[in-house]
Amino acid sequence: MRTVDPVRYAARRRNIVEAAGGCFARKGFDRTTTADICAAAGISSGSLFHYFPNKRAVFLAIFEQDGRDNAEQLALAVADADPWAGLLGLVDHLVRPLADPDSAGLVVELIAQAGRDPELAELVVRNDRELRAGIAALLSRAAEQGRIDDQVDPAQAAHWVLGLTDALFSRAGIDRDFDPLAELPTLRTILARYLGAVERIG
Amino acid sequence: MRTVDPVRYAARRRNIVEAAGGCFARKGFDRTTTADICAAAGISSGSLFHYFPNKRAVFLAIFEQDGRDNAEQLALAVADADPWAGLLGLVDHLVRPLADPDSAGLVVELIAQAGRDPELAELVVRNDRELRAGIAALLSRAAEQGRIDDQVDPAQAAHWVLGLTDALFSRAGIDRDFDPLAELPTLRTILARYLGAVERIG
DNA sequence: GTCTATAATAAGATAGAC
DNA sequence: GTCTATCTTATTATAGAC
Repeated sequence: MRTVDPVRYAARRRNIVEAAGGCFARKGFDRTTTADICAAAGISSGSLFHYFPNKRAVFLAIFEQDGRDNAEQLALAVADADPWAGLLGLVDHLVRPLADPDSAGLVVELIAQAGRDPELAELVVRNDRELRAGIAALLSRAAEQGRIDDQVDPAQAAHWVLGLTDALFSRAGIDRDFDPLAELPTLRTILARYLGAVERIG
Repeated sequence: MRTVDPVRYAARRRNIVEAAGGCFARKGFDRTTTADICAAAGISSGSLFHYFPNKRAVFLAIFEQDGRDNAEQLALAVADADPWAGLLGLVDHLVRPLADPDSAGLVVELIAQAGRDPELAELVVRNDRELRAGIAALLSRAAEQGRIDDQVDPAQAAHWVLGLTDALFSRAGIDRDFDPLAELPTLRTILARYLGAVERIG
């Protein structure tokens, strides 16, 4: 007779992951103690280590969920009949976390940690590579349809599409007066002018 | 009779700061131990704390030097008779650290730490604000001379000039196969197209 | 001014009761 | 499955000899 309710188990886990996300965003991975996470999640140390083998696993769990979300949104964008609309929709999705003021800090922390943790780096690079492949495919289709300048290399431009979204996270992380979502129209303008998107010209 | 040679003292300090920079870039601030710094600089714990009051002061010292370099290069750029050339020269200077593979990691670490350390944040924000003010002035002059689109808001565009350089650091931090300096010409192209720089059109 | 030795503290993870 | 209590280890910073 099993007493484990998998739904309850998953909910408890998610609760821990969310509480930990806030801690990591505010204090960083290394300065967040397991005691901080326990306090935020309203559980004891013993319980935390019942759900996760160590602190790092809690951090990883945040971005595993994120990777699944991204893959889903990427598939939607690539399936869009209009590749340019698909691209803009994807960009919107990628910058959405910026609505939460903690998120810029969490992304900066992710990149910082990924620089020293090969497993985390693998997670980040895989996600990045998938996004770039999808974006490059969208750009190729847009070029075929004459919607953007066909002189632009899709693979290289995909780097810059993500680079521009990175810039929003970075600027938001540096300057608390910078409103990243208010800059989204400008991001679209830069993208359109860089890629020679047809909307601008005619 | 003073036995302290200020030149020797400054050299020893700089040696520690440089050794520490490498450690911080590779392991991050929190995972770098004072013992790591001592080993890298070839000194003992007692000596380290003779030159710096604590670990954080070593980290700060790196970026104080950096801030002075930036201010100097900014003055040069603003003094340039050709504002567009001044801007491009400044951008070149800002991305120069990317020639050293450690530097992307160090910048990411700086931004991550600045999110939790008000004094460090103040240093970063002040430097950022000065750069943006200088860049906005260059853009205004370029617009007056008809070198760029005068519909672009200089203060806002200054954010994006720095955002594009941020993007190079961020991409280099995420993907070790990404060669940031090879992307510098593309950065200039994006900038020129975004700002409607005249070179492109005629 | 540089060293060795160590004090003081904090943190991750575990044991074992309930 | 959750808790309290605690073990173990690591780290910053200082004391004091040379």
